Amino acid sequence: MATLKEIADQAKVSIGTVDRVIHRRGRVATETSRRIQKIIRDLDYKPNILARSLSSSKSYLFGVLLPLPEQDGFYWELPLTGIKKAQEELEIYKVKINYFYYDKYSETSLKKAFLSAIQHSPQPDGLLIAPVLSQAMEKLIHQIPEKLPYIFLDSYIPNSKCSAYIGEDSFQSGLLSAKLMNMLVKGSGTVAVMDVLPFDYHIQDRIQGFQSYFAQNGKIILTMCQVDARKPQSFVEAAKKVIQDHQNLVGIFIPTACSFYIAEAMMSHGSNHKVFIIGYDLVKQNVACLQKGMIDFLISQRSEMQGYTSIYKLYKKVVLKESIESQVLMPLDIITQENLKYYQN
Amino acid sequence: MATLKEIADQAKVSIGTVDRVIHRRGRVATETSRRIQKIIRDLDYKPNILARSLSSSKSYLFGVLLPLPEQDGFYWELPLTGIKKAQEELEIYKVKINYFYYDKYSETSLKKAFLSAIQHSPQPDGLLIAPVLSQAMEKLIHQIPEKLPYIFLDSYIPNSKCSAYIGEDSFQSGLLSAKLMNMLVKGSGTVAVMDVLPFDYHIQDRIQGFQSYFAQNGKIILTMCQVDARKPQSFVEAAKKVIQDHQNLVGIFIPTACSFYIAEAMMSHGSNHKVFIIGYDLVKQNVACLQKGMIDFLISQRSEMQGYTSIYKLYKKVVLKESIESQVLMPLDIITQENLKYYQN
DNA sequence: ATCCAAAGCGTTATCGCACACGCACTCTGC
DNA sequence: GCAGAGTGCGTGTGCGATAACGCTTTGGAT
Repeated sequence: MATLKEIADQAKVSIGTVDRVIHRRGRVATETSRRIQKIIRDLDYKPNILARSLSSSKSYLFGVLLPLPEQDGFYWELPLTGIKKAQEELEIYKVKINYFYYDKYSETSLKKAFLSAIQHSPQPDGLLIAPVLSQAMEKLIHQIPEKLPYIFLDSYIPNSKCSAYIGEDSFQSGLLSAKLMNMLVKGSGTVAVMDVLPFDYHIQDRIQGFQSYFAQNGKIILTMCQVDARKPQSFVEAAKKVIQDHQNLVGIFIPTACSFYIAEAMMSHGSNHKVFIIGYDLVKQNVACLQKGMIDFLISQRSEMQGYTSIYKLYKKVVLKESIESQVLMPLDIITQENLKYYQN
Repeated sequence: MATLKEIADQAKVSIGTVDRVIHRRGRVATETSRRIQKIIRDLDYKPNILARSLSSSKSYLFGVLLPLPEQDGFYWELPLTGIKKAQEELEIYKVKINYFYYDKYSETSLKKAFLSAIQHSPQPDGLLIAPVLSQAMEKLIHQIPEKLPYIFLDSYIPNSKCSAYIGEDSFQSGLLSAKLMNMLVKGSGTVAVMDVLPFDYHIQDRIQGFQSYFAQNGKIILTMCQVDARKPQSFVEAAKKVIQDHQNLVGIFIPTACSFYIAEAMMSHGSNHKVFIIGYDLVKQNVACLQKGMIDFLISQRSEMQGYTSIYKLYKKVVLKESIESQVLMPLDIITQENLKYYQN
């Protein structure tokens, strides 16, 4: 590992000069600069991060814009846990994080949180955004200063200038769910698909993935139901209705973390034969339902790791100034009673 | 974050004295020592790792004892990848790694590698061992010096003084496979279980897990076959035989990374109806079979992450001198065509 | 001829920690 | 009473990088 001093010695200049070349702080003759740059390349110099952050007085600030943690059945606690873990680890590198939460059912709330985030003083050096209210977010996104990098978590806005998207491939996760459902119900019968309102691109992609699997394969009949994530009662009613309307109901697919509402409704108003349920995300209530056999499969998108990874990517881009992949797709974990415990915490 | 200097100031001593207290290097009056220790606790002092490893000239050496990477269908390349990734990240902390590979079918080879590892000069500060040849390893393990911590990877030796085991819950993974198999074959027919030789506790646990599931549930008939991991031909013969002997063969369970041998044999000498195959681990050939639909499920034990985690745990114990959990069980990932790509690399 | 700004470069304090060294003082044994 | 060992403590240097600061040397304006 070459050090600044070695480079300086070899180029017969002082450390200060080498440092100025590296940081493009000017005040170095073009010729000298070129000579030093060559040596840097030749020796494959990599700055020592330890020494750098020990020495540097610079600290970094990231803004995190998330829905209220308790929304979506406390789903947002999961990425938040990952974010906080990364924050702890990066504390010694002088990375700080400000949190801004919004009500995902209120455009006003989003707007307010968004503005607080970008107008915060001191200015943040990077943003992490979960653009759940995608349409509302779309209108705001251009207000982000040119030089302020931002990363999308969980879902994203097409055609934005984000530095990266960390999340799942929603369509594919729907497809995966469909395959599992097909296995569970042994290839025939009616399967209900819960279209969870309010509208969300993310959810729609999952549903489309699910549908597209059955478009090719088979004898399964799909029926769509609408439920409202804000009204637990709507899940109960939907469950009741779909059982009444379809005697040969064999499965239900719920493409959000609200799966447990349906599972619980099925317990109390359930049909007399087994109806398989596939849901999403390892929120507490879903986990409980899975353990009791009320849910058969949960698809998990490594929510914690999404948060953790996002912060690390920001760190990599902003602090280390390295380039990052424009997209990181998390594995789609298939969770059952048998492997659940290894995914918790 | 308190620093040495702050503690020194508050205790009205010099940094050197505080340092001697922290490192128990003596030459400090009991009274002074107590006073300083109290302040350390009060201020919740945590040494700055950056400064520490920048300053310290001490370097650390870990020994890694693994089967030859190409064995078990190149399985051992997977944890090795994770180990090397951790190695890169820890290089700045002056962590070095020596590798010792052994032929998992030769006790002599293991012995030789083992001795090279523990007698290496300079002495290693920690060992990472994959004790695949468990019985042979059991005889050697007591030769590890009292003060040399070691961690088991992949499998372990019961009643040893290892600092930790990083791997999977083998029994549970068998159970999980059985559940999936049961789903695939729709609850009836004959399922073949490949007992892969030579003997290995790990594999036996998976088989027992698999069997125990069907002991309670159902109409599935299990039949055992023996194959020899060293002889690909034995897989072909076993496949042929099991098809002949069982007209209603519906599934095959192979509890090792050699799954692809069976899958390939089934392609060429296969039955005329679908036989579902569940195998283990994301080695190249298995991945290829999964993609082609020749294998239906692969169970993956996060092999890369096992390697990565192991080295980090050693680092945590040896370098940071923190305590570590005695057991880290990796998630049992269920891999299908639909989610495969998110698990690769 | 004088002055001054800017260019080009070197020097140095600092970050927090580790550790060798050295000074002053106490205790022990002969 | 004095050498030598041991105790209790402070000082100083180095790890590698950062960045403020200051010192020369130019060249152009006055």
